[in-house]
Amino acid sequence: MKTASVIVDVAAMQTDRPFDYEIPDRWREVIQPGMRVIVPFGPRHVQGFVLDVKEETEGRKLKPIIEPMDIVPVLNEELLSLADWLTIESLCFKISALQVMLPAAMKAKYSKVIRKTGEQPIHPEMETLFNNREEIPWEEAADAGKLAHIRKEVKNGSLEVIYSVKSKGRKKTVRMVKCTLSDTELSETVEIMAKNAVKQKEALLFFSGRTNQWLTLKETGISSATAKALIEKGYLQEKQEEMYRDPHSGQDFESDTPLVLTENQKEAITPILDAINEGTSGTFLLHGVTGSGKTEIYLQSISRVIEKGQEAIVLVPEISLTPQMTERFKRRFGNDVAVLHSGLSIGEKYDEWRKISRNEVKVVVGARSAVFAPFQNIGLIIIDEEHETSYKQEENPRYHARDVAIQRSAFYNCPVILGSATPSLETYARAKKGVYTLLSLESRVNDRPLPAVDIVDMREELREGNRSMFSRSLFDKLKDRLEKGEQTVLFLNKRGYSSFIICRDCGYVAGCPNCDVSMTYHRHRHQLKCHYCGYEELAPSVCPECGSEHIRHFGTGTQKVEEELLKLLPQARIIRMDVDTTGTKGAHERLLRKFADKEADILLGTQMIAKGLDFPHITLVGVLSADTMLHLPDFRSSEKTFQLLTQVSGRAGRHTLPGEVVVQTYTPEHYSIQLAAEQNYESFYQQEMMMRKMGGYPPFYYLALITVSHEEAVEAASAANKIVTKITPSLSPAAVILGPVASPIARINNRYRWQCLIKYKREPNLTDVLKEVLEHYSKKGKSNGLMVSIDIHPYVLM
DNA sequence: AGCACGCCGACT
DNA sequence: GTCGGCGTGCTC
Repeated sequence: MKTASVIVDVAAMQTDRPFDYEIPDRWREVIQPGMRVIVPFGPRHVQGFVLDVKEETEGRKLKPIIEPMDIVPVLNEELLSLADWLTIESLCFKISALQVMLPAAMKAKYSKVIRKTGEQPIHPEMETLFNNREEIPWEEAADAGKLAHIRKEVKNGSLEVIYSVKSKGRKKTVRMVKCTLSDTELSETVEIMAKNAVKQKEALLFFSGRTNQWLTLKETGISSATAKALIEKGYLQEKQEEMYRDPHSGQDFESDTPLVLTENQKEAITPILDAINEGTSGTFLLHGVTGSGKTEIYLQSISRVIEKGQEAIVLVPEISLTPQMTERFKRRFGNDVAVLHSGLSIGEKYDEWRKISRNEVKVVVGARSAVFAPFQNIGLIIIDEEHETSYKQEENPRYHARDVAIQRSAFYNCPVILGSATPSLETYARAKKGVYTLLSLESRVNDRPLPAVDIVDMREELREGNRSMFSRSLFDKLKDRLEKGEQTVLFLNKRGYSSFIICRDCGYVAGCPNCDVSMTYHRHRHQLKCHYCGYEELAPSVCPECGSEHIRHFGTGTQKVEEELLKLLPQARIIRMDVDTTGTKGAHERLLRKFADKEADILLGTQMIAKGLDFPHITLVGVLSADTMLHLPDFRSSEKTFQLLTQVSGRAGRHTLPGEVVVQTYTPEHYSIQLAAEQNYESFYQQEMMMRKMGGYPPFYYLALITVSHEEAVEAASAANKIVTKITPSLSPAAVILGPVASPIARINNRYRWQCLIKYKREPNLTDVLKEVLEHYSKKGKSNGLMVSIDIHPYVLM
């Protein structure tokens, strides 16, 4: 008997292992590892992934596979073994590792219906529920509160429950027709057709000269009613043809040709091309300031890979995955490029994924999950803006795209390029140690000077009586740009895009009733919303604590900046970009387009405007509050501040006009601000490494974060304590365990959270020990209401 | 995760 | 005496 071992789509500790199934004879030659199948699992049907196919000798009685969901495997051997690796590295369930590699369209959609068997009469009460139908959806019975009745009827055999499994997304098809007659037959047929069949005759005549050719119904211009009649008469044949949805329909990309590289670029690209040619794995850090021409190096490296008959993956942060950016790849590589980003519909992503899987494209440009692109012969993986934290997934499987890229490159013996102007400390340290190869692009293409940076001490401004959010320096420069007709970008370095609500009399802050966080205020609907649990309520107009009417939204949101700006400079045309103004699809693009077309003088926004903007008329960049994120309880806050300020400064003067940058701050002496102004990465690196060494943080130590949650604070705390006691003896004395302490966000969704942080250098046992912890608490904790989550190499410590 | 089974309290 | 609450254990 041929059998398959299958991972079922049930994410739980107890089901996190393969289950064996019989392969029915009709699928003997079809079912292969890497395919999705539908299998019976207990009383229901679920999706599963075939890991292995084998010939079984011992005569176990196994349930047979119900049917395959794919004709060809959706995961190749490399991806299957990558899933093994990911499962171990990130401590996730195998099923999560498999699912993350596929587009959402391929996730299973489950439904249940209750059907009459017809063998026995059913209870009159049931008849009313069925209301003359043969089957009804499960939900309908559940809503009617009849599940207990149903169960009884199922037992005595008068009803049955049918479980169905489908893929979420579907292939898009188009109806095609062809005329089966020869040209002579065609004209004869038209002769003998009824006089009143005008449309049908017209339709047939359309085919003269092109019979036996498949054409889409649309191309023929025939109505579906006419087509139906002709098909019935046997003159036409029809079929459904699979087609791709085209997110770029109607767009033409002018092709471009490789640029001539500068000496600097040539030096940097040579080792990469050598690695590609020789087929050796290895990680390169391409360190170059904005405007130093990293992208051209990517493009030419990819060209080499394509010439060699291999494929390339390019990862970019979601936020900079703009058409502006992807166009560059489309222009160079034309139809060989697939693009994967969150703006695509589920169906569009599915189509792009299939193009990759079928090798119809050579290059994929996409965000984090594109690192799993199902190519068969990868020649290069590029991660642009390597330092971006969005490469780390914050839900299971908690993977970092950089680690996955390096793992895949080892399989394919191909290089990885990490590109950044401000590499993460971890990466730069590895490059210095020689683990990665450091390639530096020292100069900007065309040797354009870096913009002059003016750091303004806002404490000084206040002392001298300027209480506005604009320093005199920034304000003067703003006015000057307005007069000259040049453009300005104002950057609000702040995470809370919307503000919170505070009472000016008693200091009450509107917090979420379920979580220990303040809720954010959404002006358009006058609502308060919790970003952790989704709770919403109407914003109060009087303080619920003291009854004061002086309760209002507070915090310098972009809206507030805009208001003040309009007061001071009423003639300024402002585009505001934040969550409120970019909510609708394509709004982001539209606003940027407007700014590019010089329909506005000032672009005001948050994080989202820091990347990829490249407009010739920007000559001033203002950072309103450079240090807001510096004071977050996060050991990476200096690094993030430095990266952001460096990034933002790079926006000014990228073209012929010289640029200026004004950075407003309350801590002008801080090294991350000073060194960002100088664009001095090397010194920042030295300084920050010292801080990390003192604090015992990466890259000197690795981190693992354990978070325990429970409805009762005491339970969470005691479990966290027990976990620490349990793991301490299993680790070497060099490991440091911090905590347990209450999490910085002590409660989410009415669950209290405690955490402990493990700092370690070399702990070969660690994942095993942590896995034991998870197993232990999944058994015992379930009845107890306890939840344990573990994040290896965390980026969010809250 | 579901889903069934099974064992105890509150009702006709 | 039954209905239905949710603790327990299993799913090839």
